Amino acid sequence: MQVEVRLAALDQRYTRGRRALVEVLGDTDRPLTIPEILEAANRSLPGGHRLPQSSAYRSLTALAEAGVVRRLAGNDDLGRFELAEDLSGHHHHHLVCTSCGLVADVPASPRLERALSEAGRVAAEETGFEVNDHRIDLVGRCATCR
Amino acid sequence: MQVEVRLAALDQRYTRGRRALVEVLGDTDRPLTIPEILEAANRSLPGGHRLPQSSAYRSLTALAEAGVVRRLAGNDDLGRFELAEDLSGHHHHHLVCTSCGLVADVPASPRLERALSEAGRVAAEETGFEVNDHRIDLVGRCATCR
DNA sequence: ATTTATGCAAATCGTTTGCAAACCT
DNA sequence: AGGTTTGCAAACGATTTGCATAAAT
Repeated sequence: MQVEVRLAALDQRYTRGRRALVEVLGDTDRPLTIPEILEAANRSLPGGHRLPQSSAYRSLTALAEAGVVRRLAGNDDLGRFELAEDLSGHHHHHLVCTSCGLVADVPASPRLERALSEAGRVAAEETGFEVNDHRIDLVGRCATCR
Repeated sequence: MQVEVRLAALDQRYTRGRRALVEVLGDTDRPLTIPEILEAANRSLPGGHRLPQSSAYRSLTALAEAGVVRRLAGNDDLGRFELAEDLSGHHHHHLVCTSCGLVADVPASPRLERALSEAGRVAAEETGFEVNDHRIDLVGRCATCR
């Protein structure tokens, strides 16, 4: 719905492959790597239809430009993607495991958000930056790796 | 000093090339990309001696393992490095310009740090993660790009 | 003397791209 | 039909690695 509109604004179509990608990202609670996305998409795709990597990359780039998905700053060497927050409805940050590379979502706390927006204001004042987004990673070891 | 000790702990030597790298990173107030590091190192290196990329990568990897430098999560496609915070003495976060890719340091505010450590505690409790570091990027447009 | 680091060139690996065929409206 | 997306294979570019030589202890 929203997705189709956003793509249309850039003369882009909402095709079967792209639907599969958006569904996969909509069904998870953490950012996925390309291999993970491909595996999940191929599992949910009809018949023997396999989505090639190149198409996934291209489609995800298109979806990112349309503001449907977001490409994360690489914590390891694999790119990760998640649904845009205004579509998933959850403002969140990430827990990053230094041992296995896992990235998990963690809900943002109001207190943290307040402190953050103040920090943004201060930074803007002192440096001339115009801050309009932020990114927080809590880094450590996941339950499995501890 | 500290640097030599940390390297020695891993049976690593503090050579001229590595000194040049550490000096370069010690002389700047923002994380540098490999090309930037090479340019600066070569400027400060004696005679016609040029530091090859591969050596820079290898040495920076060694320095990172020794906890002397830190490799940043790639905001764009270039890796960035900075001196470890316990050597530079400044706990800071980053301003990232989405337009030109600039990454600038910004001092951490006590309020933000407090909110952050609370968030870490909550996350630990709810997910079993052991949080021992964090990473904050304020994303926007720098003064030049606005 | 030994062990570790360096230079160079070649290899890797994630990601991007050219082009012709398939798809959507 | 007319423009867009897909698949495949080839191209890219940042980072890594093998190996012989130089440097450090």
